[in-house]
Amino acid sequence: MLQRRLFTKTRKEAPKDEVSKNAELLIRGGFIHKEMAGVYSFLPLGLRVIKKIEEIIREEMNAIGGTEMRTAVLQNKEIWEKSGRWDDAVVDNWFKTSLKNGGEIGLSFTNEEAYSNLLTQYISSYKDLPVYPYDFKNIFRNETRSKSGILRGREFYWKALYSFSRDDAEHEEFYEKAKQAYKNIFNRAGIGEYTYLTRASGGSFSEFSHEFQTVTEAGEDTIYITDEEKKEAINKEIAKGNEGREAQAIEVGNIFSLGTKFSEPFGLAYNDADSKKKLVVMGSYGIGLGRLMGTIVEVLSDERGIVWPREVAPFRVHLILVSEDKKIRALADELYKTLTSRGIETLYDDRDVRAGEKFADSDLIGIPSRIIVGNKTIESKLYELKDRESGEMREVSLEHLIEELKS
RNA sequence: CGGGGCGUAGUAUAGAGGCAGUAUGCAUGCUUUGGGAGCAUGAGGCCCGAGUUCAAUUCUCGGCGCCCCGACCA
Repeated sequence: MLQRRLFTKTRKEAPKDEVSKNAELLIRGGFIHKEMAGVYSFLPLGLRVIKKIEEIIREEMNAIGGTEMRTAVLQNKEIWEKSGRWDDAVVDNWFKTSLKNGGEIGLSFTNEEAYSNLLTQYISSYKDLPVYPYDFKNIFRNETRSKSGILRGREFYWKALYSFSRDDAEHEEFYEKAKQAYKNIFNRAGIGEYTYLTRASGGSFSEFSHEFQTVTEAGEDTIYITDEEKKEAINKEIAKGNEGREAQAIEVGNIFSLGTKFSEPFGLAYNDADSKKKLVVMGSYGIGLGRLMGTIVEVLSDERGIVWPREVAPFRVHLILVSEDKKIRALADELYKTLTSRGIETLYDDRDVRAGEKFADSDLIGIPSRIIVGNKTIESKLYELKDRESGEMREVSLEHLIEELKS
């Protein structure tokens, strides 16, 4: 993509109303735009990152049997009354509104009710189970205090998967698979080494749950790391002895066993092989994509800007032209065509601005690799390839360049 | 929801009861061109309402908005 097609611009100054590193860098780099407290729009660069994250999650969910669909955002209050979660005294962060011709509706803040209700139409036999539907969608929570940039918003994009199993044993088996899938996701997103499987409270759902906590000073939660090797921890809220290293962390994902808490009120049951009626055993598995994106920025950026891991970077390579010479521009244009035709996602900075500005912008935006085409390129016939993370610079031939960027 | 802070140009900031300044960004011209260049010219601004006052962007009150700490976080 040509850089000017992005239409966004980088900024030197941090916005005054953002203190968190994630929002500061993402706004300066042109990834997000703040609409109001806790609500952000995703600009072309930011949306590309979200889509990369989404694709990683989709692949991992499909790998464990997940089936993607999408539940509605506007929710009928009747189904929430069934589970007892419509009342403001029970859930205080609902966004509710009313229909023109009467009747209240709510904006979805989670999906348990929607899925439990919907599946009563399709689940009737043990042969119909287990199933693992999931969706990506925007969720609304009327937070009394949104904070920390995109880490805790009022509107956010998330993935929620629900498991519907025949019994506890079948549920446990899937639960373990989901744990591993989550580990894969955070590894691929580049924050695996900082992310701990953390035992936590189950809230109103169950006694315990598991959170995936990424260690960073920006974290809201306090955890005790109980096993550095296995990447395990316990949340302070349920810790008793307080053994282990204390750390601040961001909850990037969580998984819950729900038991029959929802299948019971919705009558989500099936006829087993013995012709007896049994309740479906459920689990829920969530990840906030914006929060994950913000966490990556918090953990991996440096003093010059963002450092995106390859799998979530908006582009694979940033091609930078640093000459006004027509021959050199033609060379860069040609290289851009070659790269894109080989399927290498390239952001091409052909703007008529000085080299220093392009380099600074490139550091801020944080694309993993950079190719610089200038006078030296014509002389040496080699392309300068620079790694954003290490700063290492090498001169390589066209074949090596493509080979490397393909990997 | 309790406490604290803050609203001045696209962005970041200074300022005073009486012509609102600087930087950056933007436009134009010239000079520059491998790490956010230089000079010149130009466009662009005091959150909203009420009160006090001859005069309010400035003081007072109310509203709205934003940030931080805490509470909450299915």
